[in-house]
Amino acid sequence: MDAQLRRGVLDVCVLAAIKNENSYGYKIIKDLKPVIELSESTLYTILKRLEDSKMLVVKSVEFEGRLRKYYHITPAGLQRLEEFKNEWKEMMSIYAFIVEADLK
Amino acid sequence: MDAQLRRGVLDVCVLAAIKNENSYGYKIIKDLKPVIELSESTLYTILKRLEDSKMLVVKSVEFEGRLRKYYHITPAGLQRLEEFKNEWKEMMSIYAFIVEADLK
DNA sequence: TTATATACCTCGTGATATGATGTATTCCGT
DNA sequence: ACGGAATACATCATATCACGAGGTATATAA
Repeated sequence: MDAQLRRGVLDVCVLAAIKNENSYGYKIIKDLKPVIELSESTLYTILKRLEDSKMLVVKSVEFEGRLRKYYHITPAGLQRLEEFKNEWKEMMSIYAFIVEADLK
Repeated sequence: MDAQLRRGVLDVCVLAAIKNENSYGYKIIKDLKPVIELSESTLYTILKRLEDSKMLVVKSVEFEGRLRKYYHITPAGLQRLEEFKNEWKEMMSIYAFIVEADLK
C-alpha cells in the first residue's frame, strides 16, 4: 500500500481501535493487524501525537508486574472520527474523478 | 480536509488530470480546482517528482510568446492509476473497520 | 498605467512514518 | 535450569512530503 495513502488513515485507525474499550500499545497493534499493519515505533509516535492533541488520555496501570499504559478516547477524539467520515465523502468524490478520468 | 489524507491522492489526481490530454501546469490547477485545490508550489513539486519517477514526460512548447511545458503520462503513470484503484479497495476495508468501530 | 491573468520556478520549514536500537519482565518448551 | 519468544514500553536519525513565501516574465483588460 502506498505510504502516503496509509498516513491519511493511521491516526484514525488508532482512534477507532480504542473507541470501544481502553487499550494499550501492544494490544492495539494486534487488534489492528487484520486491518492495517503498523510497527511499534509508528504506533508510539502516533499515540504521542494523539495525546498531545488531546484526542486521548493515558493512564498507567500495573498489570502482572509489567507497566501498561491504557489509552482512552476523549470527546475530541470522537469528534475526529466524525470529521473523518465527512472527509471520506470528499475523498469519494475525488476517487470518482480519478476513475472517471480513467474511463474516458 | 486533513493534510495527511490529501497527500494520499494528490499525485494520482495530477496523473488523472493529464491522462486524456497533454496538459500544462497552469491548466492542471484550473482543471483540478473543482475536485481538489492545490497551489503552484505544490503542483510543481509533484510534477517534478512524477517526472523523476518516470510517470510522465515533459515537452516544452512555445505558445503565444510564452513557454509552456506539456506533460504526458507514461505507461508507468497509467500503471500507477491502476495500482491506485487496488489500493482504494484496501482503503475501503479500512474505512469499513473505522465506521464499524463507530457503530458498536 | 495599473492590475489581473497566464506561466514558469526555488527555497526553507514543519510534519510525518519508519527502521534500528534499547530496556525489562514473563511464559513456555526442552 | 536455560534460552528464546512474547509482552510492553521508549527514543533517535533519516527520508519524504506539501506548502507558503518569494521570484521572473509577458499579455490583456480596466
